[in-house]
Amino acid sequence: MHPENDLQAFIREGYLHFLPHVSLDCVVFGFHDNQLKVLLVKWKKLGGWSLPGGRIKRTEHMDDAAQRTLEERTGIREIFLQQFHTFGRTDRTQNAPLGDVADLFGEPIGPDNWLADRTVSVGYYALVEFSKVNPTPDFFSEACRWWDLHELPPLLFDHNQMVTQALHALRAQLHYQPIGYTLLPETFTMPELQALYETILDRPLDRRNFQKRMLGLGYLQRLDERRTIGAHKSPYLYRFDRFQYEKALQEGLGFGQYVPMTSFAG
Amino acid sequence: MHPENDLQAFIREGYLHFLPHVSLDCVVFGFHDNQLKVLLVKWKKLGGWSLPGGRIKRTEHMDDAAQRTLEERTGIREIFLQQFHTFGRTDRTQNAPLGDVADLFGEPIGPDNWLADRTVSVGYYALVEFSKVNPTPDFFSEACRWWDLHELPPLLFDHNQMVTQALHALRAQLHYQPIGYTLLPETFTMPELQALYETILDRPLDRRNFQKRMLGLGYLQRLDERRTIGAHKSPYLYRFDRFQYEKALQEGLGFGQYVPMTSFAG
DNA sequence: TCAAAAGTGTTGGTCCTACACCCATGC
DNA sequence: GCATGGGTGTAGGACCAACACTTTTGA
Repeated sequence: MHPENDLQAFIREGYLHFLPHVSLDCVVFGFHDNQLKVLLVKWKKLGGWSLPGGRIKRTEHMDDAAQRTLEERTGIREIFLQQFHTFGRTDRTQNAPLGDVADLFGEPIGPDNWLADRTVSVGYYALVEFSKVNPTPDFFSEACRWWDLHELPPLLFDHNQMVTQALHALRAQLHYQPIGYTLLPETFTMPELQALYETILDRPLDRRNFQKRMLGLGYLQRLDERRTIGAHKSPYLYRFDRFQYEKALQEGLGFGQYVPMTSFAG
Repeated sequence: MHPENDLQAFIREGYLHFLPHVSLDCVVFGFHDNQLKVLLVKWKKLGGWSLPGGRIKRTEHMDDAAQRTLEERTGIREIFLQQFHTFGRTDRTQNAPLGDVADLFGEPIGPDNWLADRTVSVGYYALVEFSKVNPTPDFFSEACRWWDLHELPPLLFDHNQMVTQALHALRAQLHYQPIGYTLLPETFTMPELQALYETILDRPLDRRNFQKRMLGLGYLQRLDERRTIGAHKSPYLYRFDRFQYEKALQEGLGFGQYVPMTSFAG
């Protein structure tokens, strides 16, 4: 995005090409080892972790800026992205006084630098297939990696709050949209899908009710294969059937209208 | 907010006190004559109607800016406000080329003016009691008045889309929160409440099921009075019981968890 | 006395919840 | 063969949807 020689220009006069006072931050969810993961970056100078974020080019749609940012951090295109809240408190960055950093990447920066100025940030959450992600730091960060959702460190800015709200938004959406599939590989077993739901909702679900519900929605396609797992019975593989899903949507069935799906309590 | 002599200063150098590139717009809903109303302002120079909106002071929380803006347009304090979406397309203002207006309020303005610059706008919707509102134009507008939701004119910028999305957000919230009461006077009858729900959801509901549902939630207090209406049986008056509502919330009952309330279809 | 609106209860269907047994597999 | 996990069906309860008659009131 900013080749080395462009970095200092970006810090010094990036506001010519990017909108100042507005940024976006992404809560990227992945699912691995039966845990929800969140992608974080570690800042070079500030030394703390934050969500991957970015700025909006002056000629670029905001949603495209979010896609671009995430493509840079993950290597994935066409990411499932949902805007969930915009954060506009005056004190949201007091956690990490960028303006007090005398020297950012060899470039002097002060409280008057456009990057240190007050910024309203638009929060997106993203659902990605864990194994497809290739975490990549940007110029401001020395590291980029997955963290377990329940073991996040204290984050810079108001990013801990962002994660919390993103999780709430994700849970709410889960009841109305078949978003779980974007977190899984193309084929998956019913127990895997259930584990994902249990992790997101953070409570156990009943196997039988869960399966009835999922199959009842009518757009899970059972394949003829089974997955061989250790010393146990092999579960069937399923695939999300996008065609049947569109069809179900049009018939007003499935999600969209009703479908509370608050509980397959177990 | 901007006394006459301050107006030109605001246009010329308002960016010193307000954040450029960010604005907020409010979809203010009222309920009157069994119709949902939306508050609009008419621009002096552009000549078209838009949502009431505003800018964020550099020292002000964004949510406070929304409250302040609406207080200026309605005279009401402590308005029920919900942020619902942030609009960031590059073409969202091409509808109304502010920068092409050679002269705005006696002050020359060009494409380089901060007000004409690209702006991301945070959308809020507000629910107010119709009769308490005193519509008040600001310096940019020559009129401020209610419009019937179903008879809105083509609006400036992307504001028609904002209204549509606000309405969707309102409908979704209606299923989970007792927001109807903020649109009604303190006391109201069951048929009035039902009319409000029918208007928001845009479909008829069954009286008996509706009443059962509303009373079942447990925080509607029936008063000993009835309202005398024309040549018909007098309906009871009700009041929203905030205390019982809080209690119901804590017990996990009522809204919050389940309560789909998608249909009392009639 | 009539028209228009409000108050009220019951029944059937659907969906959610709870729960138990058999099957497959590798050690 | 046994431990572990996967596959499946049924019965009870809660909630939603459908529906009809009586009461009140002013014209």
